[in-house]
Amino acid sequence: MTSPFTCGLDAVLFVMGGKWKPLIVYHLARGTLRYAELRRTVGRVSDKVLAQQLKELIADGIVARRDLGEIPPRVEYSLTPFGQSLAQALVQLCEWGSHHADELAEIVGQRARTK
Amino acid sequence: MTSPFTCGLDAVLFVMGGKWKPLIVYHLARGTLRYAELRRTVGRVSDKVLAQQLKELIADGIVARRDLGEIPPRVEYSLTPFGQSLAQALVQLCEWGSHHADELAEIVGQRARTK
DNA sequence: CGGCATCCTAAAAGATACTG
DNA sequence: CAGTATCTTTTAGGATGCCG
Repeated sequence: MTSPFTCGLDAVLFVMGGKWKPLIVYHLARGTLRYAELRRTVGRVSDKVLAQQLKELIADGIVARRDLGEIPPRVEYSLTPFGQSLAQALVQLCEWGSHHADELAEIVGQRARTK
Repeated sequence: MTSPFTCGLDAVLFVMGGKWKPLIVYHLARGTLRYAELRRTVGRVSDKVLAQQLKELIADGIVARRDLGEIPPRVEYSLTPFGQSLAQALVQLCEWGSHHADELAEIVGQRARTK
């Protein structure tokens, strides 16, 4: 099968497509988190969306799900080695974002105004 | 003003949100392109979407538009220095995507099947 | 606690046709 | 050639409620 991607970039986009996925990976890169912790850490995300995006990340081999099988339920999420390598690649982009946070915040403001 | 971003990552996502934007930046990183060239290079993108995303990238200071003011029209697009720095940050991610293209292609196939 | 099912809305993307 | 205008479709995301 020939590659379905025109460049490495849309390959990445394919697995990172989804509003919260980069954030999920970002936070999991810092350590294992339980479901509720993740939801709190990530921000204002609904259960449906979080659970769904986690599923996809798991199916994509990026996130590992570990069900402790207890009552009350306890499920831990972490990055697979594959996910960790992705997180590595994300670092530079993340730094760019932090470094230019001011310009970007400006842009946010401008868009809000002209909307 | 406090940053509207939880981390550098959603800052990036804010300007790169949009199906074709990463691709546009990616291709422009290789040199100036005319409108029609861009459309051909990027892939199956409609005029509406391409023009709209270009507009946003311009408003965000990432892409520069140069109208040669001729008949027939001739408009060239290129990256601003800001855009070039972004493209730099994208390189690592792009390489990750290329490096794992096989796994990722697998994933695409699996998703298509379970759909 | 950690989800899934249902319903709903808004936004993004696409097709098509047309214009300076 | 380089777009714009208009319409339709698709899809992502969110709210709410229920269940093991």
